[in-house]
Amino acid sequence: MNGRSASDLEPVTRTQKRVIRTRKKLLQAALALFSEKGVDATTIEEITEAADLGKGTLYRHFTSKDELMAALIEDAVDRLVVGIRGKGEPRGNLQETLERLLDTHLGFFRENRDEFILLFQGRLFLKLERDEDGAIEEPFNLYLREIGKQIAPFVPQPIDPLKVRRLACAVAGFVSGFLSFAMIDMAPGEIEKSMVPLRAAMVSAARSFLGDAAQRSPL
Amino acid sequence: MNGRSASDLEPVTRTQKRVIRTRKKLLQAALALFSEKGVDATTIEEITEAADLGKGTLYRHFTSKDELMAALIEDAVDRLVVGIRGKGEPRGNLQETLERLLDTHLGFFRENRDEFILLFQGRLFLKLERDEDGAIEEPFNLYLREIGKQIAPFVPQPIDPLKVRRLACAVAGFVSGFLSFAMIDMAPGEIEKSMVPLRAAMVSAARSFLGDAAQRSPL
Amino acid sequence: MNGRSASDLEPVTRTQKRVIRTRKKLLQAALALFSEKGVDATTIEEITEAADLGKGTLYRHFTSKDELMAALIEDAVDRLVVGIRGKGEPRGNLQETLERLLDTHLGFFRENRDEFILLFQGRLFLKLERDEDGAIEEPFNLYLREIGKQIAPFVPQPIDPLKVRRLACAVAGFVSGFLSFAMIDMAPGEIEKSMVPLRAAMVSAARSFLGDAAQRSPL
Amino acid sequence: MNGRSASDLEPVTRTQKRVIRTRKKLLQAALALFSEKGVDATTIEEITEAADLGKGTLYRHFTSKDELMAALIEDAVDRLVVGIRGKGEPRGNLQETLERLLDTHLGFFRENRDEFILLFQGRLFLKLERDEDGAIEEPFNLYLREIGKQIAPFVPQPIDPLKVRRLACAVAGFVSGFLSFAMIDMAPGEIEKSMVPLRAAMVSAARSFLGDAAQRSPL
DNA sequence: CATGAATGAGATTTCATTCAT
DNA sequence: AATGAATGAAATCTCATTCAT
Repeated sequence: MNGRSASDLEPVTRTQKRVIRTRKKLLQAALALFSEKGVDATTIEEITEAADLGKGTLYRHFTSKDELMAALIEDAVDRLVVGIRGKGEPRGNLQETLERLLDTHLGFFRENRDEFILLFQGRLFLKLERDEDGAIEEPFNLYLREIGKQIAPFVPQPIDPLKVRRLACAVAGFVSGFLSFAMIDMAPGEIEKSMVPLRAAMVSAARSFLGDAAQRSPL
Repeated sequence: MNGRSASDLEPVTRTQKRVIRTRKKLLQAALALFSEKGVDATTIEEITEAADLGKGTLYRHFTSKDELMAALIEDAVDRLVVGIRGKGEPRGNLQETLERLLDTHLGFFRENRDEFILLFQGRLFLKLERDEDGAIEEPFNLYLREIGKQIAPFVPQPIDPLKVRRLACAVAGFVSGFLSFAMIDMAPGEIEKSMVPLRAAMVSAARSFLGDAAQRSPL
Repeated sequence: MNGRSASDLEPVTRTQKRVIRTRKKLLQAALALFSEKGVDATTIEEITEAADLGKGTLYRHFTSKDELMAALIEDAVDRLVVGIRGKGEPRGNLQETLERLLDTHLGFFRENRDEFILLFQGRLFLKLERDEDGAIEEPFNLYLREIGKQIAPFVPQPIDPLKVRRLACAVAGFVSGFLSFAMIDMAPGEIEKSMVPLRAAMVSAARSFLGDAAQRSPL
Repeated sequence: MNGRSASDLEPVTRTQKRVIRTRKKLLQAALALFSEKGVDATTIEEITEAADLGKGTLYRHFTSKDELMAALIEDAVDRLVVGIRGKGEPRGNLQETLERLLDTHLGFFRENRDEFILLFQGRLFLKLERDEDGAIEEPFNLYLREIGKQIAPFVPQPIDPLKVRRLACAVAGFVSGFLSFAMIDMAPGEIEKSMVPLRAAMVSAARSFLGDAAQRSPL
């Protein structure tokens, strides 16, 4: 009846666009502040102030500060998962897969320092075993499933979900450590150079952990 | 006026002992809760409740929640520094010193998981550059000075304080990463095994960073 | 430009009709919710939601929530007054007038339960003496005047306005009591049966209160 | 061990007494304001202001405004129930029992006008059928049980709980009506006089409703 | 010294109202 | 005329801190 045809799913009126923009402003402001001073230490007012919006506006988009944080985490994890999933690259072997996994994580968090701090502050990854907070579980499970899919071709099926969890934890730990390390502003060249042996050691440990038969490949 | 006479130097009266015991109970309760749910999310009441004391009692021992946290951090850092300082061991070379540094950190934080979380949550180490919070600065500088003293014999003097800072940061990152990694309950044997190459890689990077002349030693 | 020509006196255009319909939808929704959960506990959004309209629309028809409530009360009182005024019936005597008064009230509120609750919740009638809220005063005075007119022929003039007020209050109390009583779903027959002596007692008390000379008439 | 013996149940220290006094001050202030301007229109600050206490103090005694209101209702109902239960008076017959019931209610609410308004405003009695609000249910059921006990000897057992409910509702309606009626400040003598026939009519209706066999006693 | 009732600053949250579309 | 996103004043509620006992 109207001119729109294929775009009915995204009826981007002016208002719609403003809503999206507002929501994004809130998320951005919150992310910056959360990673800067911590979730608890950040007040709603600071967020809306930073977003140049009224205090009440936040509550039109999120029911609470917690939900706002959950949205940030979900968003970060989603993008991380997309990165991990990659572009349907050739499979290679477990070693290459693990290397790609580490590189993806490092790359993602290097580009997204705030998300890195947010996830580690909320300690998504340290909470690997606990599994309490409802709002965070879902994105995290999505993440675990993706890791599982990546290594599936190279390990005997079915994989113990616990093993995936632990691998994820190890990867997270590696990234955390390495980024803290690199956060000291070492020259980029140095970073790469120091990364190579660390990554190699890490991959080797992970392969061993996963019981890779092809382990005996030359170090 | 009172009965104490010669023992004034160590006036361990009944009351004195109780004071010490009370203080310890508070510190323990606070440490456990802070590392469990975060400093901000922990209320004074929860702490005194856990310590089985009245709320007001906390304020007889610490002037504020912040001071309580500072006391915990100071205590943790003090013990860590004692560990680093060691028992007057033979000096050896930079490589050995760095290895000992890493081992000490790993050992300390493996034994003191709560302190680990507390320091990283308050992000003592991530704050390496920032240097804001007054209460935390002092113990941290103590720590940096100790690191500096350890490596002093092997690097050209005077050392750039920034370099020490960065080394500390790298060590912290390594520990953080490795502990997260080991936090997954890998068999102790596995842990040691996987640690060896990671540590080697780390030491190598650090030596390079510090400009160790003896760098060309076999990898 | 538009089709309207001769009918400007009753310009019931499409738009006009919609306006009226919209206003009615809002009033109905508000009445139901106000009587269901109380005026204060009802939000503008709930009302417009129930009316299947946008939130802003309410403000095109009423300048505020208070005005909306006042409109409801005014409307209810107007209809009640119309009922009281009756259809120019023969005057009879005070007893008959009072009986008619009670019957009219009972009938009206039996048919309009929501209005009953609204008026008693806002405690229009309990506020008989207070006389604060500006928006409500006017319809209430209209009501009092009508009561006064009804009994005027049978009491010495001028009537003390306070007496009218009190009579109104008594009538309201009677209705309130009787409706609560009848709210328990007694069979209609029972209700009528139990009403008769209560009403008689009430009328008798009221006549006495108004100093009806003809009081001694057979009960 | 200490001097207290029988009074261990009420260890009324100075502090304890203050707590009780504070709680009472809050309840009194709240009751007055709730009945004056309605529960919703009364703010926490107004209550604590009126009680001459800090805002936070209220929350040491009640977890929320709702709980405060529930406490008031419970208290009121408790006292009403005590009144109804009476002092183990001779049983008499149903008529006398009902008369006593009405008199007790009237007396109680005449003495406790604020409670009257509170209960009718929160519409405890109008909610007879609904049975929603958890916090209010319990005191209300206590009340119903007491009514049931009072009439038990005179009606065939077991009584339909619904019948008790309806009787309670009728009583409440009667009281509500009569008090509104008496609220107009009729001379006390007038009130008694006008009450007699109303009460008689009411009792008669109730007896009929309860199916009293001895109904045919002279009106 | 130990206590916990009281406090009030400041945080979160609600919602009547405005206004650009 | 209708809409609903945005607003901020005002409410509720939390909790570190004080202080009388």
